[in-house]
Amino acid sequence: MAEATIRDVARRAAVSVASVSRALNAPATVRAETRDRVLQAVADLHYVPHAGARSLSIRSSHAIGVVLPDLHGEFFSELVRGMDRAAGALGYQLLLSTMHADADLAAQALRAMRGRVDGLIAMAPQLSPAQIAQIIPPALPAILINSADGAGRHSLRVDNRKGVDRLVAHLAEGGRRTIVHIAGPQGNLDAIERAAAYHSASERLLPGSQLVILPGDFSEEAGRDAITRLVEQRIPFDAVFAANDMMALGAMMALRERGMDVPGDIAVAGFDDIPLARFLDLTTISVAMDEIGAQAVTRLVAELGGDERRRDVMLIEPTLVVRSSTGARR
Amino acid sequence: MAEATIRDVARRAAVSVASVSRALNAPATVRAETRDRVLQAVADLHYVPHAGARSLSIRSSHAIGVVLPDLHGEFFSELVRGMDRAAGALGYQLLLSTMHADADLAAQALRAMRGRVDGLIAMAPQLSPAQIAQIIPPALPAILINSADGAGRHSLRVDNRKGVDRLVAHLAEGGRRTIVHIAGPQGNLDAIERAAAYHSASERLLPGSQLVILPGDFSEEAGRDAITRLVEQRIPFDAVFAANDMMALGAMMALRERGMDVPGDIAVAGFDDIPLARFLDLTTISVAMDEIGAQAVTRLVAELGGDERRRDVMLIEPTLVVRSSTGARR
DNA sequence: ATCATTCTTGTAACCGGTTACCGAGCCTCT
DNA sequence: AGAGGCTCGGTAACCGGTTACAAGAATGAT
Repeated sequence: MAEATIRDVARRAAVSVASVSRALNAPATVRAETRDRVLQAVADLHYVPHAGARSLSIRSSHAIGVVLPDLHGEFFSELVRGMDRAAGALGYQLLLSTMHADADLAAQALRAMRGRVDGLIAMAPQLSPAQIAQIIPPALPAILINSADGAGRHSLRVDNRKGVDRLVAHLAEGGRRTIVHIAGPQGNLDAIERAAAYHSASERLLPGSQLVILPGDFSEEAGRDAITRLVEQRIPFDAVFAANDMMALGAMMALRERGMDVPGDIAVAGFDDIPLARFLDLTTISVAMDEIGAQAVTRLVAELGGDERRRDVMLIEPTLVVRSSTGARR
Repeated sequence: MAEATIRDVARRAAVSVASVSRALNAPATVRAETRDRVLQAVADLHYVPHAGARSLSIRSSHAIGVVLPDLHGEFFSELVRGMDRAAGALGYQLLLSTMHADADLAAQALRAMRGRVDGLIAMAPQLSPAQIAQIIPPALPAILINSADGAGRHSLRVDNRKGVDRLVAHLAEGGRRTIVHIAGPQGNLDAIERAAAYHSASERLLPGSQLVILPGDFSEEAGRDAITRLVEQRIPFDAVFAANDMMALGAMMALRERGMDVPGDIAVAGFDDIPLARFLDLTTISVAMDEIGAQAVTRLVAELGGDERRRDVMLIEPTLVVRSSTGARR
């Protein structure tokens, strides 16, 4: 037995399909008695409108495409949770697709969304503005998260600079003089911004101190490697700022394994405030991912609702979370 | 300028819409020259087929609805990652919706999926079989994850019993004699199964030992509270098995704060193997969530593809991960 | 009672695809 | 030359809704 359609309902209620449609979508426009007959038929047949057909007809799906990179744990779930919360409240659905590194596959995933979604939320910290502009259909309303801007799109970004400024200030106040930075993967926008912010904040707040930037890839292993390299090259330092928490934790463990005290000898700080950071007492910069997700949806829906498209970048301020890994030096 | 439709393409290529459709979906059925003309027009107009219209026509959306509870971090993301991987490989899309506790809202979310998805993957450890049967349209192919079975649905479940058996055996081998259990929320299927498995494994492997089950709700706080209660009531024990890792960690910290040594005095173990567990060296039971997600999608697609519906329950075996929190006793 | 106005409803076109069916053109065989 | 078989491509119905338009019914005004 196939699902009931609007025509089945119309037949059973002995009215036209138009009346059924009206009874359901604009109850005020039909006579009470007609409405009741329709609703009764709907109940009898367990009729549920076919969302696909409806959106074809009204040219709007009330769905939002979400394209995310291969994010890790908490990050991903918080972001999606925030989106889901906002989407649910606004009556929108989320069509999710994670974007694999390959730009072709990404384009493919996007094509599959044509005609299914009213707008797009994309996070692509590894794509250039040009690539983004090329992949996202120009006619499709979209909001970018933490992506290179340009592409004339509205976007939401973490204010990396502000976060790093606060962190460096905190380290400097704690008496640290030589902060080394473990960077994130090349080409990653956040990584680039954090490194740049480290650079300028250090110069400003610790004039004359040596700047050291070590390569990394956001993995715990990279954090350990960075420490190995620093020690082998006998580079002096009293603080480590890693571009994300996992590397900071790797660095922290490597330091302790080598007998150095954190924070006694070396202060360590990361970025992201993953749940682990709290447990391992790592000072870090916290970003409310769920807020970002919710904001993205809210803004996109506003844009869909007719708000003329705003092509500005909205910066989300992160907060500094001080824990014992940047405590008193010895 | 609106997006190009198939009729625009047909006009430009000077063929009928039927030929355009054929050229794109069954290239072998049109003459090479026609096909080339069509493809050229497609390229010229940047035509992308309207997925919504297509699925209405072929009565299949190649999309899967995913309904999940408010899961935490790693859990959620791993599950979704696995689904996404499998879905991508099979050419399906995921329509995601998290289900809030309220059953009415859940039903609402499901109605919104009618006509948008070919099948459903639902995880609802807090709903009864009856509720599930009531909410999910009987005609819709569905796979349940960690849900009470019955409802005659195909389902995937973590083999809680096997995991707990292995853990209790490990604790017994380590010389522990009195294991207390901190349970999960009432009504939660996993929590119930784990408690039951704890019960039977303890009786079998540690005959005569006292069984103690403390209430909990999967939160770190609940783990701490349980320890407080045990100490206040002067209940003797030498091992704690919590129904999930967060509670185990809470218990572990509470124990240490009270000056008890883990594992010297008390062994502590959890369930789930969240990333924190590795860092805090917690023995636990690991479940490959991504595998479950991928399996769920794969099976659902098989069912959609005509495999007659199998209404059995597939148990996923978890593995015991031994770390130092259950090391040698003193 | 008549006419204008407002309500209510049905008919049919449309959203953007797919596909059953049919006819035209071409080849081959008798 | 005519019949039969293939291949190719167009026409039009259909998927399940929405809605412009028009017509009929009901209401109010005069």
